[in-house]
Parts: sequence; structure tokens; C-alpha cells
Amino acid sequence: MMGRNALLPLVAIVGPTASGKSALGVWLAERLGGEIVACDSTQLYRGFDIGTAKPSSSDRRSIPHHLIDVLNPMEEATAGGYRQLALAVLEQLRRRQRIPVFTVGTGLYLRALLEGFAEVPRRSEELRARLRASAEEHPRGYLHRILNRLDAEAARKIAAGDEQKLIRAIEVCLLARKPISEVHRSGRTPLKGWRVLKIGLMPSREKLMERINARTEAMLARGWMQEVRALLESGLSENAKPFDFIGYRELRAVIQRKISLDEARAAIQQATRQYAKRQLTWFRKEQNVRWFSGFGDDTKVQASVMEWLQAADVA
RNA sequence: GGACGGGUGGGUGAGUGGCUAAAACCAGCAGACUGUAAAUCUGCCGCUCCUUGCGGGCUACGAAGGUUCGAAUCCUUCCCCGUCCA
Repeated sequence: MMGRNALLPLVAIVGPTASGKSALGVWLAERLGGEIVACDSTQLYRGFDIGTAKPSSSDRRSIPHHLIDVLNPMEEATAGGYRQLALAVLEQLRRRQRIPVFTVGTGLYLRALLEGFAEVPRRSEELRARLRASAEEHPRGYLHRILNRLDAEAARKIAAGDEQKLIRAIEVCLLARKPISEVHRSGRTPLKGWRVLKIGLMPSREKLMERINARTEAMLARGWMQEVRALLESGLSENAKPFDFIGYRELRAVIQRKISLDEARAAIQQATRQYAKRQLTWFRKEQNVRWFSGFGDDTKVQASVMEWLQAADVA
């Protein structure tokens, strides 16, 4: 089954939300002796199920799924944290000689895993709070000027208005006691020991939009609203990160009577479309992806993916 | 029938004689992104031509006329919409 290649294959399915990554993943896992590893920043969270499109138990068909429901809502998901978790899963799968099939919605997380992360200090909430506070007391462009003083090269790459990235860059410079660009140059450790095969799903924009709209309706019909209500009533803080995910924030606004359900539905569909677009922008740049036009649950697409994998000596 | 208010680019909505192809926001398109990434940010966004320039031409602020060197902005008539009075 491994052919002449000694490395165990690692399959990664990338594509915009609602392109059928999960369906294709399970279909492949069944045929390759694989297991699913979710690569999605939102599916990490327990309790937020419908809106994050976690595959249901029947969707999963007895194929083990990893890295879903591993965080409490008050925990912070990060790319580096994901990498650690994923490396552990990979070790386990290697021992059992199972093929990992990643379903990738969060491109940054896949990159963190495959290409590694430089040794970078973790976030420091105190430092961030201080930076944010002094940014408010100073005129526009304050953070950018600070970064420029610490690391002109990094400052050139980050827009003056991008507070989030500026703060992170300043944070790294201060905590590492050297410019972030130097830290980055010191290198990343790419994943070794796996033969990575990237599969991209690229449905037509128009059909994808239709799917997104329909899926939003279906999620609402499945009781998404009740899920949000129950989460709120469970005493969970409204500040929990997942409450800001697409859909959860809109439905929360409905519960708070700020908007109507119809408005929420439209807003969710729109935000999801925009999200899909951003994913596409990210994935288009991803190296060595074999793209397939269509959805992952399309039998024709599945057949051609399998054909490609066989040609690549995987199946 | 009468009195007001209003009709602006895909949408909302500023703009009351030149600095306005027309603020701002949204949508859309393209892009960036090494620990918040379902996040955050950037550019473009009437049509067109090229020598791609703070360049040229054309079209545009309900319609048609008019005033003016010059109008989305002033005048006239008409057509719509909203509110109120009959």
C-alpha cells in the first residue's frame, strides 16, 4: 500500500467553507484506511456544533475524527497551539499506520503544521492591554511608529491601521528582545516524515454561494438558534471567543432583540460568503495543491480525486 | 384638489454655483497576513483611450428646457415618492 515510498502519506483537503471537504474526507478515509483530522479554528470548541458545521455522527460514519471538541469555550485557539495538538495526533496515527486526512478550513493552521512556526514568544495579555491603552492616548499611527523603531523591516510589511498585527509584532520584538523579522528569519521547522498530498476543492463561485445560503437555512432549521440560546443560558460568558464566530454573533443579536431573524439570516449568509472569499484568496497561494473543480460530495469529483491519489501511488 | 418634504453612482446617504466622477458607509472585486485567522488589514470600485499620468475623451445626480464663462447645486414646466390638509 505504501508503494516504493517509505513515507506515510498525509492528505490535506483545502477549500472554502461549504465546498464539501468533510464529505470528501470521510469518503477518502474509508477507502484509504485513514482518519480525519479537522484543521479548523472553530471546530476546536466544544458546544458550538451547528454553526461550525461539525460533521454529525452519521456524517462521520465510524471514521475517527480528531481535533474537534478539544477546547473549552473560554480557551484561546491559536495556530501554534493547533500545531502542537496536530503533531501529537500525527504521532499517534503513525504508530497505528493510519493515513491522516486533514479537512482544512483554516489555512494558517495548516501552514503552521506543515511549514512550522519560528520560535516565537506566546501572547502576553498584559503587554497587549498596555499597548492598546497607550495607542488610544496617542494620535493615529502610534503603534506603527513604535514598531518602526523596533523593527523597520516588519513595520514596512504591516499596514498602519492593522492594530492586531502591529500589537503582535511589537509584542514579539519586546518579549524576544530582538526584531520580529530576525526571529522569523531564524527559521521554522517544516514537518518531516510525511508525504503531503494537497487536494483543493474549487466549486464555481455561483454554486458555492447557493450552497452557503442553503446551508445557513439548514443550520437554522436544525436548531442553531436553540443551540445559541442554550449556550447563553448555561452561564457561559458572552465574552467566550466562539460567540464571535460567524452566525453566533448574529444569533446572539437576535436573542438580544437587536435584529430580526431574517436580518440575521441574511447577515450570516453574507459573512459566510465573505469568509469563503478570504479562504479562496489564501488557498490560491498554497503551494502544490491539486485542484478539483466541484464539490467534495460529488461522486465525479471523488472519483477523480481517487484516480489522482492512485496515480500518486497512495491508494 | 391643496400644503410641505423628497427624487444623487449596485444599496444607504452627504453634498446647495467652480476645489465634484461626486464624502462616508455597505455590497462587490482583487490582495496581504508566522500564536485572535469564521480574525485583522490593504487596494480598486461610471465607461473608455493611451505615451499608465496627481493623463485624455465620453456619460452621470427623476425628465425636458432655461440662466450662467461654469449647475447635482439657481429658474420653469412635467413625472414620480412620502407626510399632512381637504
